[in-house]
Parts: sequence; C-alpha cells; structure tokens
Amino acid sequence: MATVRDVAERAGVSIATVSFVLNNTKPVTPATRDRVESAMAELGYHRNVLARALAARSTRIIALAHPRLDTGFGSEFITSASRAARARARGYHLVLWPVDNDGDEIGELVGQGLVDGVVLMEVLLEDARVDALSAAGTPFALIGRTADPAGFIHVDIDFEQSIAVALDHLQGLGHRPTVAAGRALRLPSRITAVIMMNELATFGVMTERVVPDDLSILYFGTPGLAAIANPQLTLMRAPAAILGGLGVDALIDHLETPGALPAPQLHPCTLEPGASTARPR
Amino acid sequence: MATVRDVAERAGVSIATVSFVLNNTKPVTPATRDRVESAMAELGYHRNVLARALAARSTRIIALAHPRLDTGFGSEFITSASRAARARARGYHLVLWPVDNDGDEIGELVGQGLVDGVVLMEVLLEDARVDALSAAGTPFALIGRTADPAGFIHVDIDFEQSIAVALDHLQGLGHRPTVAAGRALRLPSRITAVIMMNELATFGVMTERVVPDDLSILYFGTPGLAAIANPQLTLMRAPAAILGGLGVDALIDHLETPGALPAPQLHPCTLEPGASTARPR
DNA sequence: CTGAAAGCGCTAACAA
DNA sequence: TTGTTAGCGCTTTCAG
Repeated sequence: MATVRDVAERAGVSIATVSFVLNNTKPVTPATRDRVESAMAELGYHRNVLARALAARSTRIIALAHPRLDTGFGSEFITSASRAARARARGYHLVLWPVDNDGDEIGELVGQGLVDGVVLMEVLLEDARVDALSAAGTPFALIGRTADPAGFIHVDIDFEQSIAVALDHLQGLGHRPTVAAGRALRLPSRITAVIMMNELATFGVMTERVVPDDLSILYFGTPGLAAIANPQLTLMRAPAAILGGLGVDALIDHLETPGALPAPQLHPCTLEPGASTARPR
Repeated sequence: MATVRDVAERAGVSIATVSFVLNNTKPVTPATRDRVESAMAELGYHRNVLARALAARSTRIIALAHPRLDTGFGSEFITSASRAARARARGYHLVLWPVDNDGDEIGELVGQGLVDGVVLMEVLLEDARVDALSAAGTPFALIGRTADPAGFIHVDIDFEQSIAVALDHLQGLGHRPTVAAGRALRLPSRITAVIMMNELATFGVMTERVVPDDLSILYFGTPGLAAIANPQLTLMRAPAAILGGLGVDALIDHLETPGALPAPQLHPCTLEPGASTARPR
C-alpha cells in the first residue's frame, strides 16, 4: 500500500502538501496539485482511514446501536442507514452495535474511541443508553423519542399526521370517531373500528370479533404480521427505510456543524389497503 | 479519556508494561499486573481501538458487503452477523458496506485499510467483487457460492439436504418425483407439484393453475412473499439468521489462524407448512 | 521481568 | 504557497 510519503516523493513535494490536497485544507498551486494527484493515481493511493482518524481526532465512523435480539424491524432500515452514511461526499462508515438496554455496554463501546457518533434504534421513554451517551459526551441521534426529546437529535414517525390519515380512511368508510385511547380490556359493542398498535392485542381482538364485518381494524406497524393475518390487515406502514437514512443524515449534519441541532424529522406512516377495514354495518 | 501513559504513570510502570498486560503478550509479575489493572480500573481506561489498530496492523473490524438496494433479505441476517462479530472474547466490529456488483467500489473500500476482512452477501456465480478482493489480498468469506467455490471460505444453504426434505414432504402427500429442473415455459398438466425458487415465476404459476387443488407449490425463499400469497405458500425458509453468524465466524477463524481454511458450512432450509401443498387429485 | 525508543500513516501548527 | 516537525495512542523490537 502506498503512503503519503510515497506520493510526496513521486510528486516531488512534502508530505504536508500531499495532505493539503487530500483534505483541501490549504491553498495549493494548480500545478503542484496536479502533480500530487497524478502521483496518487499512478500509485493507486488510498488514504489510510485509521491513521487519518488518529491524527485528525475524527474517525468518520458512526455506530448504529440496534437491539441485541432481532425485533423484526426489517433490513430496509439498516440498509438505508448504511447507504446514507456512505453516500456523503467524503463517506462515513457505519458499524453495527448490538446492545442491551442498560447503558453499560454502549458506554464501554463509545469509550473505545472508534466512532464519532451513534444512531440509537428503538428508543424507550426512559432509556439508560441515552443517559450513558450523554454522560460520555458522544453525539447521538435517536430513532424514536424519549419522554422528553427536546434537546436531543431525533427522527420519528409522525404520529399526528399518521393518525389523521388513518382517521380519514376510517371516516371515509363511514365510521365515526370516538375518544378511547388506551388499553380497554373489552371492546364495547358500539365500536365499529379500531386502530391497533400492538401485535398481540391485534390478534386477540381478531379472535373475538368478525373482521371486518363486525369490526374494522387498522394496524400500525411493519408488514410482516399484517400480511400473515387473515383477513390481511389494512396497514399503516412505518417508514422504516426512510427513518434509517434520516437518522444518519441528522447525526452527520450535527457532526459537521457542531453548533447546530438539526430539527426533528417526523415522517408519517403510509396506508396500505388490506381486507380488515370495511364499511360498518 | 485516559491513555496508556496515564495508566503507566499511576501504576508506576512504563507504557510498555501496560501494553504487555493489556495484550497478555509478555510475562508480567502478578504484583505489577495487579497494579496496572487497578490503575486501569480507577481511571476507567478503555484502549483506543484506532491506535491499537494502527500500531498492530490489525483493526479487528470486518465488513459486511451487502447489496446496495435492499433485496429483502431480512434484518435477522445482519443482526446475527453483528452479534457474532461482537460476541468473540476480544470483540470485533462489523461495518456495513453497500456495494455494487462490479468490483471497483469494494476494491476502493478495502484500500482504505479499515477492515481485516470482508463477508460478502448475495454472491454471484461470476462475481467481480470476489476477483477484486482476491486481487487486493483481503481475506473474505462468501455467503453463497461462486461457480467454483473451492479455495474460498464460504457458507451457504445446504441445497441437497433441503431438496431432500422438500421431496419428502411432497412424496408424503402422494406426489411422485420426476426430473424437470430448469425453466419450463409451460407446465405439463401431468405435473401435480413443483418446487419454486423464483418469486416472479411463482406468482406466474399461481395465476395459471388452482393451488393447491390442481398443483402443489413448495416455495424456497424468505417468508415475506410466502406469507402474502393466497393461498399462503408452503415455505422452505432460508436459514438467514444462521448463515450471517456462520459467515462471520468462519472469517474470524481464518483471520486468527492464518494457515487454516475453515470448511464450508452448509445449512438446510426449514419446512414451514402453508396452504399451497396438498394431496394430488 | 521491565523499560527506552522507534515507528504505524496521517494531520496540523508553525516556520520559511 | 510549501516544508519541518511534533504528535495522535498504541505495539513491539531490543536492551538491560
């Protein structure tokens, strides 16, 4: 592997100059820049990211902290995050960190100095990982929200907008809204439609009522379960692929503009028709 | 962040000694080892992986090269790979590389010196990425196989075993085997059951025949599609979660025992009953 | 068994 | 505009 030293020698300049053209950090005459650039091309030079990171105190690596056991969030989330990281002009790397919910593990990992920041998946209302990252002084972005997300970089589902779309769908079918959020143990018989956010509960309800004849169900979540159900559930699909990319983008924005706190990015679910919603009888 | 220097000072030894206990690379008196270890504990010392990597010429980071656009392989694959990497006693990191099928991009990435090896997903029979990695001299493991996999570290689906299970299932229902591999344009009417490996083709067949009354279909692949189909497909599910971990394990084994070439790990699909297979009429 | 010292490949003052 | 040089934090000979 060729090093800056080799390039410098071949171009007849100092290694500092090579670094300057590499990073565009100081003015260099077009002529010398040319010489350096062709030397790099001829040698097939690739800058060693490790050495760069050590010297520059910035690794351009970010971590995606995901649940240790797969919660079935779908590969789109991860691949979109991975693409977003590499897509930037100068390219970040994304490492995967399977971590528990207590903050110890993630604290240990950031202590290793490998990453410039962390994207945290499946954030809880009270989240020890968030505390650990704050304590360590590591920049991070949340996918989801803690109880008090103000002050944290975060991206999440736009629930308000999503609910609006969901209600619109149900009302279009002729259902009338009522306020009954929460976990009612038993569904009053006058209810003609429900919006469900919980897998298990959804299947529970489906055993008690004839869907969609007696009850329409609109399910918020990922398609896996919705597809398997019988009848196939009408789904408000979480924008997984989009959130992954947005989270990474927000974090990188922050890293490159230390002052700024990127505004929260909220993205709605999209309605995917199924057979679990219909006109009320 | 505390450094070896801080630890050495506090323990009253040289930084070399600290390194020796850190890596267990030279004998150290229990007494001094103790002093060093408590110094590390007191300072909350974490070894900087970058500096270690640069000096030791080994990063303990491996890359998972995945298709740039999500092919719906499921998150289990990636999370199991990520867990396998971190699980080892001394912990590897896994970075994600979305790459095209031509070898340029991956060649560029390994040139950066960030990783000790690469796990390659969705390997093709003729694969430019494999050539690029070979040329670069980077250790790698394949998920899948090239036309001639001998000499490459690889893990894959055990097709032989899987087919045996599949045939067993169909014969148990009363179908009789015939040899008709390939892509027959039209299905002879005497055929009572097929094993399908291709999404599109499967749906094509389903529009032409009544399933499972006229034709039983056994589908090899991932559950996403199988679940959505009507009737729900009987599935031979690819062992994604297992292969991810096996691939990483094989690569790390190789990295830590430069001589050895880990034997190919083949793992069969598992049969998941659906409604697309039945007794022939 | 322990320490001194020379790097790993690069960045970034500071000088020239 | 370019070069000299001192690190970044660690590993690893080579002496002692």
